[in-house]
Amino acid sequence: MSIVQEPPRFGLIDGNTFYVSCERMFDPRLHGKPTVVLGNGDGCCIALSPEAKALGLKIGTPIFQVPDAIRKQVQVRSANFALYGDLSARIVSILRDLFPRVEVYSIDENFVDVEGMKDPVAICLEARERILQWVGIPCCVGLGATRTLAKAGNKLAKTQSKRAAKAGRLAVFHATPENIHQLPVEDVWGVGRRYTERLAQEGVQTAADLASLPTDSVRARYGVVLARTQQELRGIPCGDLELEEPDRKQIVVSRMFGRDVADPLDALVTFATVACEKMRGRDLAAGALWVWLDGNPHKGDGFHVSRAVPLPFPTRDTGEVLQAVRFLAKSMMRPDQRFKRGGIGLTDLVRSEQRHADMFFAPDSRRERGMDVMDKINAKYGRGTVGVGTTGWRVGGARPGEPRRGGKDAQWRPRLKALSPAYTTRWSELLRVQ
DNA sequence: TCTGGGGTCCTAGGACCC
DNA sequence: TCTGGGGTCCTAGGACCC
Repeated sequence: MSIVQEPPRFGLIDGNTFYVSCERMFDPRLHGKPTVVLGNGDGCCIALSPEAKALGLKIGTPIFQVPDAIRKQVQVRSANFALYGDLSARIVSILRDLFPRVEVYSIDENFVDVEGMKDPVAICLEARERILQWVGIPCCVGLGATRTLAKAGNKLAKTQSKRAAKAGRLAVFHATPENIHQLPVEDVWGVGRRYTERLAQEGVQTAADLASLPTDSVRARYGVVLARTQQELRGIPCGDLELEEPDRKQIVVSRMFGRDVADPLDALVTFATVACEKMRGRDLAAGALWVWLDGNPHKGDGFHVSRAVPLPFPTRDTGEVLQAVRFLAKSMMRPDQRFKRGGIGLTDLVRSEQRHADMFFAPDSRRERGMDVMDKINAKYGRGTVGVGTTGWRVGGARPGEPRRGGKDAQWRPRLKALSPAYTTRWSELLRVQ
């Protein structure tokens, strides 16, 4: 086995239980208390504080399945992605000041370039300190010669930081091919539940076990993706930082409905409107779209229907998309059926300016300018201020005290009972200091 | 009562062409 | 009549990520 020993080239800095930390940032009463953030419609737990984990709660558990005795001990919040996204952007700007290159990997994780730095650990600790002081989010740092090792280091920093906090040590870990025997293989980036099961049958338990398998057999049995992961565990880089976010290939908006509905048209139209806004925000146009609807498997009705349609010319016009969505949805609905979930996808996305008009098809420039005006108004006064002949708007559901627009057609809307205010993104909800 | 949402990449197999 | 290799494109399904 070839092992390459290198100084760290990459760092991975991520926020500890990020959504919970964001909620705590604005509501210090939550500190030290078991805290849970719930996903859409207050359904499943999507983030847990360590205290909540200690009570036995798991990511993905529906909150209603949690026994009352435990639920009473837990502070519950509805996910507030506007708030989390805003704090995330502040963290990124701190990192850009300290590192020559930053890859925004997810809302709570950033890779940084530490190649050639004299003391990468010190710089990473400085970053951690600034983020804690200026944004209020605690972070852990992993270092490694490859991105996979940096991820591994981050995991190990997390598991060690509990003990380290007591011992006064700090939440940084430099992972090398020699010290990753401490990391269970399921915690390796790129190894999910399926691979973990199959690897266990081969006696592979740790990251080091995976690294020591013959590469050819990993390649043959698991494919190129895991073979690359294995190379990276040995310190051989298979990828660099991605500094530019690549253009999306598709944009999907889907939701579980608040209850089973017979007529999901209003929901699908709303999803499509949101998808179009997102698409225009990225200067893209859709060459095709699809729509799907699911029954309720928990009621023994687990069907799935979907239909797709290409568009004659890539469009960024909400009206045109809605027309297609209505047509497809109506062709899929049956009088006796109830739907639990639905979604729409805009696909075959191209950059708006790369569309080429031909003799028969060209964008309607007047309508397209109208779309841009609409987006500007909605950005300024809130989503749904103006729209293309539809009803209710906030996809996540009404905030407490806010009227539920859309009337009886809006039964699909999930309710949010415990949404924290949009402290940083709405003037009316700014935190007040007495 | 109530069960997350949004992405990417790879592979295998079928259809089709030369 | 019988039988070929190689290329492309598309789709569905499987695996992963946060």
